Amino acid sequence: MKAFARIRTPLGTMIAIAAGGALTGLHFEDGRHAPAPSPEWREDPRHAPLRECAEQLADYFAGRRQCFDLPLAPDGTDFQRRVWGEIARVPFGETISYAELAARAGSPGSARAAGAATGRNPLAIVVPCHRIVASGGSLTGYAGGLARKQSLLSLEGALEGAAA
Amino acid sequence: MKAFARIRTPLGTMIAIAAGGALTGLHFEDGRHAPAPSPEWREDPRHAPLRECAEQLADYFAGRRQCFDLPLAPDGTDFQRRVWGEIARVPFGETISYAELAARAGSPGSARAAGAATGRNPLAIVVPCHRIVASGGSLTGYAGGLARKQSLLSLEGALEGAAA
DNA sequence: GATTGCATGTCCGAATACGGCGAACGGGCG
DNA sequence: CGCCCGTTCGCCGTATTCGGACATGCAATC
Repeated sequence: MKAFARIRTPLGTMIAIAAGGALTGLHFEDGRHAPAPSPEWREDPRHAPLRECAEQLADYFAGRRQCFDLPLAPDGTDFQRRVWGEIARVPFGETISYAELAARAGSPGSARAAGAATGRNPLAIVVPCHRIVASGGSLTGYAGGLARKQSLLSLEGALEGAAA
Repeated sequence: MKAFARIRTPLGTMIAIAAGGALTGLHFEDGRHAPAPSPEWREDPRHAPLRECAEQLADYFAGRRQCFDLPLAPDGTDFQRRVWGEIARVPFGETISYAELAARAGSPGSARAAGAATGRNPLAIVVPCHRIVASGGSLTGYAGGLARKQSLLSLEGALEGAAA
């Protein structure tokens, strides 16, 4: 049984999903791979992980928080979990390339695959996939739209010389 | 979590599988689509549905029982469930053709598909797929082998003029 | 420099193969 | 003629396979 909640942010409404006491999804409502709300889910903004998530998101957008502390349980293949795990270790305000990401995940040369995995990240913002950029520095793509990626990086002060 | 049990019958050993208080599988050990026993299953002959199943099977083979009364929970597509549901309504000692079966399941003309679905019946004997025969009366096929199909029909006295 | 080709993991749609069928044909055979 | 049988062909849901397309980047060509 899953619980979900709508969370309003300066970049638009997000859908947070939880199961078994942990966060399993966080998507922009109009995002690329956002799952269609299932009738089997119950909306419950008071559910612990969902409430926590909303609070920390608010702090993040207000500039009061640079990393998240939540029970997470994303669902994916081995490769995907390795990639997402590495994304989570990229600090606030920094960026790395898809190639570097692939290498850190133990699959050097699989830059493209790492890109695909990044695109499937089910935990937007919390797992900061917006900190992954092309080798040249361009932003390339984002499930929630490039504009949001740029906004997030701007908020983190990570847009020094790079441009879209 | 699933439980299973080995059940000895006059036609060979069968594997019964239960989950959530209902029977989900009953296969001849050496049958066509018999699932390989998983290490995640626990063997427990005393599990209620499994014990019930064993008892009723014994009665059936002893000629003391003509229909089964068990909680069932087979897993399949819509079409398959419709087909299996209709098979279950064919009385002891009677037979129908695959074409007739398809018609009863609401898909006249889908005889062949009905045959395929019949072959996937996960609940041998309890869902009496052995009572389905070719239009001409020949036995055609059986996941547990034609010999067993013939034995079962013979036990039920359903082999009047028909031969293999 | 601009272009092309390749490596890489996963998902998704389309195409294909495969059954526990059945009816229509076409030959053999009495 | 009829009957029986093997062959062929259409039927229909599933399982499996296959081919692209992706949130890339490096090397080898022109």
